[in-house]
Amino acid sequence: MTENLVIVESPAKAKTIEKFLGKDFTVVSSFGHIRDLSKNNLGVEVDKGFNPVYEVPDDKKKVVSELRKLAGQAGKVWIASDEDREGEAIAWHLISVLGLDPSSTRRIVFHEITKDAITRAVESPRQVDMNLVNAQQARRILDRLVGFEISPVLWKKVQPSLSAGRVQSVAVRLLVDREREIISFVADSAFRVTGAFEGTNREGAEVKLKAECPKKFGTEAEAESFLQQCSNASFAVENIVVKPGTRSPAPPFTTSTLQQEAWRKLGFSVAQTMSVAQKLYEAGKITYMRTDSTNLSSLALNTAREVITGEFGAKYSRTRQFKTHSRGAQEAHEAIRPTYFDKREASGSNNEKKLYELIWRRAIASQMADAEIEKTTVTIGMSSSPVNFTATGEVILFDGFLRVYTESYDSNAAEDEKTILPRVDRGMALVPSTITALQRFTTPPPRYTEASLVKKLEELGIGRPSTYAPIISTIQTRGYVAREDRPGEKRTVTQFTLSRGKITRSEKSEMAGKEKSKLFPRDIGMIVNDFLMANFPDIIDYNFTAGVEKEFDEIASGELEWDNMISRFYSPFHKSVDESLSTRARSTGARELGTDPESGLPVLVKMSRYGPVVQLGEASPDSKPRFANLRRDQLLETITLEEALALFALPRVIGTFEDEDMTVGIGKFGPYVKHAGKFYSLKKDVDDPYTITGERGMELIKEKREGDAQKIISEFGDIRVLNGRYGPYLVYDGDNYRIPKGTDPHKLTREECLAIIEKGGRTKSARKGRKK
DNA sequence: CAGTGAGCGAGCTTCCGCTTGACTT
Repeated sequence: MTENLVIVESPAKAKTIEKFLGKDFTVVSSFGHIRDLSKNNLGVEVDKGFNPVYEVPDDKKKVVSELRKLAGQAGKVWIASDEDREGEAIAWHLISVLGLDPSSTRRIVFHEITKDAITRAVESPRQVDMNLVNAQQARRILDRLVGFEISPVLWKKVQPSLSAGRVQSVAVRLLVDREREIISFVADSAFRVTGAFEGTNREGAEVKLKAECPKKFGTEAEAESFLQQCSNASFAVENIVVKPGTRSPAPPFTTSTLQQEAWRKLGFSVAQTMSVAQKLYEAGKITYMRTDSTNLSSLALNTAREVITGEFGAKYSRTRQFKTHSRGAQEAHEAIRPTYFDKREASGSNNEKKLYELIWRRAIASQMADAEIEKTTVTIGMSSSPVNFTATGEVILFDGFLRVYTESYDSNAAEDEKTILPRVDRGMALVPSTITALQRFTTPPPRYTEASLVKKLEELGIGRPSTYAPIISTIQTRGYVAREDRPGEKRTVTQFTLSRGKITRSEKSEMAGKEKSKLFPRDIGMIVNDFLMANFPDIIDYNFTAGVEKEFDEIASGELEWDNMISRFYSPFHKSVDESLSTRARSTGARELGTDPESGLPVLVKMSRYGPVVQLGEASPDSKPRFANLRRDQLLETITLEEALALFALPRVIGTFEDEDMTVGIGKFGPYVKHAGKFYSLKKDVDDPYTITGERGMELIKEKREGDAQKIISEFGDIRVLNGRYGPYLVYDGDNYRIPKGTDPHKLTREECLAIIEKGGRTKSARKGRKK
């Protein structure tokens, strides 16, 4: 039918390209890889020179048969998969699966999606680069060998269904290592001295400025004695330094930086960012969202310049091309940018609008002029001590790209106020209105967020733009890590205040260690990590990927044979697999904490089949040990004997009500009171299961009963009219139904209810709940 | 929806990277 068949990876790309190529070309998509190692076994014939056994997966059969049909009808076939290792392999698999002639099939690559670039690509076809394909095969085979040989060891030695891999195991290690740094961290404190000063400048104006003492004071005594010195001192401006400077915009987004900024600025999870970006891409609003390149096409540079000049003036425009710096970058695509810079807003959902605007701002800012700033540092000397105070201020002389975009950071560095200092003169006398010395604790290294973990992985060259979100999801579904909040702990800080010649000491409390949406390693993650550290230290070395990537590059350039590389890797690796199977005992993370002073029984914590437990006593023919689950915020590694024993305090009976016991415990869904076979949840942040009284238990039961009574509006046998969170609704046969607007639910009859049910209109939650 | 925690052994689990729907959960 068609004269020319062009195959690309993405269907959205196919649509765009077809527009440029005209009638004689049909452009279709392979939807990524079409073939992979067979799924139900190793997929690599180790004893036959590591021969890969490829299969077309079930969900790709349709695409393949469609492509085969089209290729058979076409005069010429052009393969325009991406210009990287994976893209080259896709081209090779296509040739082999579709039964194409390698010498007449044309391999082309598009450097940007413009008519010019596409025409140029069509004019210079080449053949598939087998060295590059072999580099991909080596990558694929290595990942399969690592994943499919180590995971079964974990099933035998730790727990079923666990997994290990070149990427995920290092991701977990990063979190475990960081957690241990936090565990062993001992907070130190020092006093930070700040002063509020007043004076009159040469122009006779009253000025106020805040300054900080660069010297920190380790103890209360030192801090207090310094304030004493201050109270007897005179202060004067000793020096004023004005330094001009510039700030440059960040490069346009890659997948990783988009995920980071969407988290920091919009609070999107990594997966959410990708799914919103996918929508924008499919709608043609942004370029491809899985990329490691900061490159912009010449077309993009030109249109960005036009938009900036038009909107802000030529002074604000500065065309830049950014070098991609991330390790292992393959740069098959452009940076993430708006397809059309002159589209200021995107239609669609709120999240799509927000993400689009972020992408627009970042890309536009990257093509804007530097900001010019002036940083002023005022040094204030004191007569009674060589110690100084300094005040810093910043003035933006020309906003440049800042007009559009400011990058966010994870650390608290942003707390430093960027203030404008008042006019002061050298030698000018200053009087402190107050000087305070506030105790400040050092903080442990921060826990990772999803986005900061992606950033770290990218720095190590581990994982690819298309896999960042899946990795984050895998390590959570395996239970290795969990995204959680922690309330933190109160601690007391001391403060000295010097005011009107008098020093007062006061204490205030602050929250330490509060966490929001951070990744916490769980016990099973730590146990698996330790097992891998002991048995496969090379694989989870932070530089393992960088090392093998170097070899893949050598294969790609023809300097190294792929099977030699794999063979050299495999022999010692497989030996470690065998050794770990034969010599290692099961890993349970068991720790003996001591003996229970009350019963004299040994106390042990370990990973059980259903999660981490504390065990009191040992199993023997005539005695069964007692068990209690650890709380979510406890770790096998850090729990103390006292904390472990306290877990046995539940479940406990707190009294009787209507001749039945009220029992308090902590279940899957949190703390509860159990009474007459029914469960009543304790109020979060109000009730404590360890101290709750019988009286409060009765209150909770009565409250719930009252709520339930209000919940039921009317009942007609198997049909019930209920009051829900979103208003009244009908329940029948396990399904929920909306009540039409304007209907008084209290006046509904059975017949009217049946009519509503027959009309359908089940709610989403009903369908959801039905499966369970 | 608020439990379980032994041991045996059936049969299952698992990797990374490329790309979207399918499926209603």
